[in-house]
Amino acid sequence: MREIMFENEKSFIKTKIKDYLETEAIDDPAIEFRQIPFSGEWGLAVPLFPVAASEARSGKRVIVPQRAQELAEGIKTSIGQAPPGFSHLEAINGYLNLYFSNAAYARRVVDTVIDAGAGFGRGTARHQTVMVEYSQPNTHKSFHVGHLRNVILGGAICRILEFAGYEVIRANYLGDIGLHVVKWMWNYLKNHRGEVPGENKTHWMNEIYAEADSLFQDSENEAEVRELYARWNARDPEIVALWQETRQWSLEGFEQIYNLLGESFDRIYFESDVEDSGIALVQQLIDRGLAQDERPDGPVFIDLDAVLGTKEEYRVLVVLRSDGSSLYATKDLPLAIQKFSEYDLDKSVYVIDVRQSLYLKQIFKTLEILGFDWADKLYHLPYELVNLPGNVTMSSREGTVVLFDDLVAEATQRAKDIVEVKNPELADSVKDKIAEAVALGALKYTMLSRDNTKVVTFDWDAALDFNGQAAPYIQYAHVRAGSILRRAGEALPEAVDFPDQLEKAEVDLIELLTRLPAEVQRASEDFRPLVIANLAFDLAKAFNDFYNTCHVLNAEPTVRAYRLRLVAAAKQVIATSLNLLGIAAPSSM
RNA sequence: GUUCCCGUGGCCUAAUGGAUAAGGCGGCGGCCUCCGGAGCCGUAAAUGUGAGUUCGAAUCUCACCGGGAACACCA
Repeated sequence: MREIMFENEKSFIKTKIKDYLETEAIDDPAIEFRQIPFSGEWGLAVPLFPVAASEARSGKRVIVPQRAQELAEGIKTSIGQAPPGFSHLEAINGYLNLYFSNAAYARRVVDTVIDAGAGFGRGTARHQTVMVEYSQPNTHKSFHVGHLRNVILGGAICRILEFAGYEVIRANYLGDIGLHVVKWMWNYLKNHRGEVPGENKTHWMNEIYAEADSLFQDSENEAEVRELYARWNARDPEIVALWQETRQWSLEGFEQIYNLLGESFDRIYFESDVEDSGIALVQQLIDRGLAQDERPDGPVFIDLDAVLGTKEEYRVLVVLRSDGSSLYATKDLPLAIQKFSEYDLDKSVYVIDVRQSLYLKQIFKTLEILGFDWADKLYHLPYELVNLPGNVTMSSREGTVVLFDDLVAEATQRAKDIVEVKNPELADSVKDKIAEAVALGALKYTMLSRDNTKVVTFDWDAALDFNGQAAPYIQYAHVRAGSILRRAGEALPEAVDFPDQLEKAEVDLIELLTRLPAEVQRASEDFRPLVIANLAFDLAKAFNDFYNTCHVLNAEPTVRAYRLRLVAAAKQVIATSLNLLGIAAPSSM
């Protein structure tokens, strides 16, 4: 917003600075605007270090920091009186600081936010389409905390991209075929025939899978599973029908989870849909001499390093097993092609954990070699794993996974207990809704408030801690703001002037409101929801500070009026930033 | 062996190459005649090591140390 709102002032200042520097025989100086770090007043900072440094480089004997300060002072003197819209100037530490007139700035910010409402911070339409593929669960299996990071990250990325001005297509790619599915069906036929899932479908599906997995250790059982696999491969109608029915249960289970998380998809792809086209594509690769076929003694593979003349960089990509059955690579190649044939994409993002970086690099490179001109639009967004304390990887085989529904149930129960204490008079259904908003918000914030490249160590206590830098803290600030507005018992006052003398807490809060538009852009460019997570917390903290030091309802009428507007603006920006993270902003809790 | 990621107070996490490295948790000490205490205030405590680039480095480069990951038929 600062960029949008102060272009005139900036260009005016720039001209003034250039005029002065010309008298110092400096042409075409590098002038940039930064933020003034110390809170209390708003303004623009112009560092003179780059100018002084370029003088030094051109041979002039100057000590850069001293010279920067000298230039800052010189400019200050030459400008003289503060230009319109500014209150005063300052030359310090090699910076020229230009402070805005507080009253005008504050009013401009608050009015802008209130007028724009939920649209405040939205970027202008870019007319570019981005597909984001995320979640990618396997049917017939569990949904655990590791999957959760992917969904939450992918969902937040989509919201941020949309808000930043992109057209977003949410894609999901489900692993609905393979050994794990056959194992599941084998166990079902042998030990659970006729059973149907209960309330929690994913949980039930996983129980049968986990049992199958442990029974599979027995070689006799393994032989039976292989036998069933053969029937599947021969498309035995009975098995195909069972597959369709049981897959549907999984899909319904995932739908339950996505509904709870507030996620939905525009396009769902299945592995089973791209397997045949993938095998056909492999044949083309062989025919073109790109892939080497060693069947039946070896697999079909592409020696990328040999093709590209690189060394130990792209390695070897196996595209078909020696028995002719498909692999991930068999299917990811046609899937990418299908995506671009269905949509006119400017970018295709894969939200997949960091361990698959080389694999995706190989896939993207292979598509480039095949001559698809959109290959440079493929982008892998890697994220680190969720581990258990002691850097233990979650493994369903070793029973160390934290299941999604167990986690949500525990978090919701704890939130409910607190609501019971805080708001015993609320209706039970309302309490449940609040508990869910708080619990899911806390889990989401934990995942989003660290960089994608950092390992998350899952710890029950930390995940369920509702204090400190966590979603409930932010939601609470939102509740407090809403509470003030509600108790004001009147419509929000029309735009009013702000005083020149503002409390520090007011200044800091207003300052943070202005950051949303730029932070949305930064978060979208870098695919980093963390930026928004931090802003949301900073806003909540600033609001709480304001709340404690500046009374609204019992202030004198003119103060009350502008503060009510400030509260409304703050509430709006907090809600928007929470929404971008997929976190609910309740009105009471 | 090749490549990638991560090393910031006791623990967790921030910081477009810019001013005094910012928060949270946990310690310790305070705050409910006042808009909701899931809150607020105070307090001690940190950039793995060594070079380099730069006016300026937590940030960029290189080496080393420590942790994690990937590297032909798992997904």
